[in-house]
Amino acid sequence: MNILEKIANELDTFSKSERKVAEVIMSSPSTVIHASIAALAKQANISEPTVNRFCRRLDTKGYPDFKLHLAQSLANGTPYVNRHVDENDSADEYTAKIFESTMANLELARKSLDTNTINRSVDLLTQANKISFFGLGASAVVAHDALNKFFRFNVPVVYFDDILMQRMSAINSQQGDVVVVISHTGRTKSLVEVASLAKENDATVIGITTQGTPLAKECNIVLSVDVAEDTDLYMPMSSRIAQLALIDILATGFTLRRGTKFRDNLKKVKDSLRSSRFERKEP
Amino acid sequence: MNILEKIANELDTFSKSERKVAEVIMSSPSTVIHASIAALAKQANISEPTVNRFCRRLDTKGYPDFKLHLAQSLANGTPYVNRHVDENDSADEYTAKIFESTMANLELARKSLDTNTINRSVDLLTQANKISFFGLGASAVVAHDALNKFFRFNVPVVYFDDILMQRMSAINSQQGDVVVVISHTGRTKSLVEVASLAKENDATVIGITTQGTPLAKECNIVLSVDVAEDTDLYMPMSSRIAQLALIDILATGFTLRRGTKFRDNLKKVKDSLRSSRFERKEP
DNA sequence: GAACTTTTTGTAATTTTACTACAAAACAAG
DNA sequence: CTTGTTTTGTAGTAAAATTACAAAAAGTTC
Repeated sequence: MNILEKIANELDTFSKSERKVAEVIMSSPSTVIHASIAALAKQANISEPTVNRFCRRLDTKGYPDFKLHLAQSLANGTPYVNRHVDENDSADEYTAKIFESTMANLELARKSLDTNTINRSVDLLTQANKISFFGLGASAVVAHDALNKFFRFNVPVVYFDDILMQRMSAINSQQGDVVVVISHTGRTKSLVEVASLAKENDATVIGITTQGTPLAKECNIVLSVDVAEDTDLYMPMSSRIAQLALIDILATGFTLRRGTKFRDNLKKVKDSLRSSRFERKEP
Repeated sequence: MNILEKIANELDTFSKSERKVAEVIMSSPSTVIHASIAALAKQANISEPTVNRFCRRLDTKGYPDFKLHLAQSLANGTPYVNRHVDENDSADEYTAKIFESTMANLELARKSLDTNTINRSVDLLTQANKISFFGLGASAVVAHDALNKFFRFNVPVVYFDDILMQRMSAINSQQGDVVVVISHTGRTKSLVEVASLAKENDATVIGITTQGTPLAKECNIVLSVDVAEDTDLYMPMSSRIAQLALIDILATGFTLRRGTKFRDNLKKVKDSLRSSRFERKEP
């Protein structure tokens, strides 16, 4: 656990002198990691043993050990954060920011994903007679990608990004079918209707959406992927990439569940593409 | 810079005894950060001053300072690495691995992207009379996504994932048009032909592909995104996500280049979607 | 508010740790 | 084998951290 956060948390359990130490540390932690116990004591206007006691209170072995923890906290203190692109950013800058934000959001998504739900979803998908992926707009891209993945498994799978086709398909669904409905906002009316139709017709509905939305209410299982609000550029960016990662996970779970011999299918599909490609010159 | 990498790099410039120290450190760095100089010297079967000299050679002030650096390296020293999914992985495990790999590859992609090329591409895109995105298979998804983004800019943009349409579109292209051809392998015959056709008809061809491939040779500009080879599951995974990040970057560059007033367009598009959505209850 | 207890803090001594200066060993070249 | 150079270690020194104890401050109780 990050020791700087810990100091901030336990600030009110400290005594007067200890708080002085805490303040000096928090005001410039990067200086402290290079300072001796004497230097820090002097800066905080307290005695050396007080610093030592302070360190022990934070479950470290002593001052050197404390410095080690502090150094580590500083090192991973600025991981990936959502950084908004600015009006005057250079190509260098906005490129860096977009990567940073994407990774920050993947980090977030990973934390928010519930593996039990994933497991159940994989269960359902492997047992499905037919799998459908529905999405609109940016989520259509995700559904499209899902089709690409699942199609390789040699299972009946369809994808529609057209409201009418989605409705028709939903109406024709039946027990044993799995319908995956993708929508980050979970508020797209026609998709919510599609989910509801599919459910009425006894299909199992898996929603890749945000918890607590109208769409989520219509689903049998909700795979929720948390990401930070999309930026002010009015475009879905990170949500989409997190959803794609989720598709990768479901597809991977699917292949693992189906066992080794099944994986030959994948190889076949891949090999079938060979003739459409220019050979790579092996060195 | 990561000090563990530094040690590995400079391994051959070390003397015999220094190498012993290096080996002990590399074999269990997490132990070393808690060890005294005496303990480390004993473990490596050399004297204390040798350890000290070793630290100085690595541009640290001495042993304690070295430990600090080491601690920091360890904190963010195991960043994201490509981890292959294993036969017997649990949902927890393969989920973690897929996120890790995705992030590792984004990290890689970020490093390999050349911002000058991005800048030039954005230039061309902003000046284009018409923009086309072509891809097949997994890359079709990326092209599809690009359409979604650029369509919002109110510029003539098309996307095809059908060979015939791609060919026809390429043949009909002319000077001032920009054709973006997407293929990770850069070896898909029909796509290479499409690129070549577009070029013959004086369109500017931007390739989102790997450097040195047949497709790359047909392009005016190559935006190359390095990612590790896709896993043994025979599915394109990371390459696709890196390409999507690139699309985000191009789209962002585009809006920035077009200036503030243009951004109203985006808002309009977003607002136009409102009526198709369930209202969010504001608290 | 005095007398006592408990907690907090500091002083001084001690121990541990890291570093320096110098000398011995190992190595290389002639 | 000798000379010069580099590498390594020994022993002493300096610095840093910790301990033990005592003084001071803060709380309690009557």
